[in-house]
Amino acid sequence: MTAPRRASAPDGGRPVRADALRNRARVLEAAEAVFAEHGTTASTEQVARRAGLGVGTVFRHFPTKEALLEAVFVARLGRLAAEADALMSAEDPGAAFFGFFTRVVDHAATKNALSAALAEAGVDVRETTAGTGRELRRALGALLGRAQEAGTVRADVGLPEILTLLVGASQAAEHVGGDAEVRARALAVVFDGLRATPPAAGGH
Amino acid sequence: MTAPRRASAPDGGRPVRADALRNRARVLEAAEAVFAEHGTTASTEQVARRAGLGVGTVFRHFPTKEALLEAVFVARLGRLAAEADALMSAEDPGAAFFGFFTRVVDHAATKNALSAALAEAGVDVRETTAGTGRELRRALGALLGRAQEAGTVRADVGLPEILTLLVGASQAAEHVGGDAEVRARALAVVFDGLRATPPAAGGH
Amino acid sequence: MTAPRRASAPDGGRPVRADALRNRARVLEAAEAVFAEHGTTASTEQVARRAGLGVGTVFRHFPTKEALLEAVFVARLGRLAAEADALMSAEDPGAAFFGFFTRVVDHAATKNALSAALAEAGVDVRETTAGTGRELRRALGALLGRAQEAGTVRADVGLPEILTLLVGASQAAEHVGGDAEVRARALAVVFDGLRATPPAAGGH
Amino acid sequence: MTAPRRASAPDGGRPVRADALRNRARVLEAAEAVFAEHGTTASTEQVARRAGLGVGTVFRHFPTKEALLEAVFVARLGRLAAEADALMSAEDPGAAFFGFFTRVVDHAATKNALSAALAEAGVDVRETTAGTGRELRRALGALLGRAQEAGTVRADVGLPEILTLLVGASQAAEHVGGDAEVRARALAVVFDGLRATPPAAGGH
DNA sequence: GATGAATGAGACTTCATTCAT
DNA sequence: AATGAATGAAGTCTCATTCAT
Repeated sequence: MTAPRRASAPDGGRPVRADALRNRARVLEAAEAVFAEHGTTASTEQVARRAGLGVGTVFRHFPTKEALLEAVFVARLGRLAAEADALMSAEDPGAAFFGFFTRVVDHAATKNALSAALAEAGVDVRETTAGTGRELRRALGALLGRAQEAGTVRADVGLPEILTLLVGASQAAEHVGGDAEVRARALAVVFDGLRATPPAAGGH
Repeated sequence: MTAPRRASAPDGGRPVRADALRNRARVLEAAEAVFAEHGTTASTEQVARRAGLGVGTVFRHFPTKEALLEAVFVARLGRLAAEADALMSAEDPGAAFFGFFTRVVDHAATKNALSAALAEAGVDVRETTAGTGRELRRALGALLGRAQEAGTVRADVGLPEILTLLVGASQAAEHVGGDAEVRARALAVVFDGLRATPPAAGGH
Repeated sequence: MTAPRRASAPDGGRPVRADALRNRARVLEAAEAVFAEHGTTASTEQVARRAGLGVGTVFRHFPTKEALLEAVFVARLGRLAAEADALMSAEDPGAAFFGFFTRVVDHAATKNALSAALAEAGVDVRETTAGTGRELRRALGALLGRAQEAGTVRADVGLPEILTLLVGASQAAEHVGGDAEVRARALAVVFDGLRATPPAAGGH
Repeated sequence: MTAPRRASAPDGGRPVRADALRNRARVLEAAEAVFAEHGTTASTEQVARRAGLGVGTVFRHFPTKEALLEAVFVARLGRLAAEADALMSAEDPGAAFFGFFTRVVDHAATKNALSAALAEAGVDVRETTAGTGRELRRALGALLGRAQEAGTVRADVGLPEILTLLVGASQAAEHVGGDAEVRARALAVVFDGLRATPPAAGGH
């Protein structure tokens, strides 16, 4: 998604130099890595160094540090939305939903500032982020809907609650880090809370 | 708690000037407020201004910005531990446990950076924080134990999971902010997951 | 004037592409406009954009920003010299002289940085500017000479003083801007000072 | 005039450290010198170096480069106003007026960016400069008035024209620089234009 | 002990200039 | 020839920390 911005109309001509595109991607990748490792206060120079480029190049592609951060967020959100979309064709809706949830959280555990991105998705601070955030919410909503229809997830929770839980779980994973098993068990608790209680098995 | 460090034992001779103590407290208070409002990147000057003191004074009491942040965290953790302790004498152990959990999260929604403090408590990054972190874990553990004994909280979760959930819930509250009702419902999901399922009532 | 530098003599073989010439002119025009609007600190990119060309092209024609500025100055000076030349054939020498003076000043009030160009002309800082500066001085000198011969301008002022007055008037116009009437009255004072006092008409 | 800003009310207490005041003055002085020599685009670092202080100090006293420039302007304007005031008690009003004019221009010739300051005074761009600009205009107006009453300066010119002429003359002096004699003669022309023509000596 | 001025490293950003396409 | 992406020096400004008063 988010077609890499083309300097001029796709028809007009000049199809945006290939190396420029490559560098933009390199910057984004480096930024993700650096911000993940050192937090979002890491300097733009650090990002440039990691990308093997000059600072000027970074600023050419992202005119502001904020813009760079935003781009990192948007990229992540986009990837998540894509993953969610992919899972829509899975057999078991419940497994798909919980699997997505788990993947996100596990990912967050690798300290990737993912949670920050997610948090933004929930709040939609920036105009630019808005689109991708909406995208993710739509995809996640679909996943949730299917899992609820299938009777795996309780029907009385909405997308907002799910997003909140996802953000919380991700941030906990990112900040507490440490023990994968603890993380798994904590997540299991949340999942138990989300599961639809069987119709009380109507007694005989 | 958090015994105000005394510059020198009362025997030494220097009786620790009262105003110095008062200033230390003022700085701490100001720091909490400022960091809550503007994040931990707020400048030390800002803290000093809020405290009505000079920067020099702030640095006399906390030789480093990091030290100041740590002190803020420690203070928070101490207060939480105290609250937990107070709840130990409550009638209903389950209500006490869930009540504490709720209070913490609600607080986090308001007072920025609480979650960071909590996260540190879970991980025990700093030597200094360790003590107070332990304190909080002990108190929370006791609360949990009572609630489990009373059959309100499922027996198969341990303190680490609870801490993880608490951190996650707090950070979600802090970052998603916004809607209090959504927050409440998300928390309810977590609580449902934590509750001990009644012994299946009934099978014949 | 300002013979568009030809990359190589027409004999050499390379016939100097017409579009290159056109581009050079476009750059110059854009530079004048941009520097007039935003001062000489405007970026070369801005000039390129205004010219509808790439920065590279700008630098191909003017290897340095300084060279570009110089070219702009030279162009202005050249135009002024041409105007002065044209006025040589005017009927009334005095009106021609004062008219030229007025035109220059009025122009300066609008078109920023003219005064800078004039100042340079007076001082002949750059080698390159020298030629055109000389040109202007010659033309202005001729105008002055005629006006003095005609008895309109006092005989005891030389070209240097006139240039100084012209520069001053232009810069004042450019920097004080504002009120056209004030400008006119101030200029009138200068003109009064320049006028030859009638031979005291007098008594014998 | 312009009492050196006191950090707190003059009564309150702490009378503003003496060295701070000294440093502020040093910065101002250095700024004047540096901007005069290298133009207003000279870097703040250069100013700091000249003042023998750290950049931080410069920025502490003048939070912005613009503020620094403004302060330099204001200082100059203030000095000029003071000079004009001093000349009010001179015997010969005409000599006082023309003397002031000459002094200003001669001063400007030492490339001091004075003309820029003057130009601002005429236009009153900034709020802060406004006060001092007004001051200067008042003082100059008084000088002019006296010279007109004394019959030395023609009655039909107003303060605005005088200011314009002063700015122009200063800028010409600053930019054309060079020959002091030329400058003097050019100024003489302006003065001739300003002088009241004797009542035409009605002689019959 | 308290104060706040001084310091200078470092952050973000711009821009003249070079160079691969 | 033209283009515009890349470069990095340099500029403005902030801020943790030190130190004279």
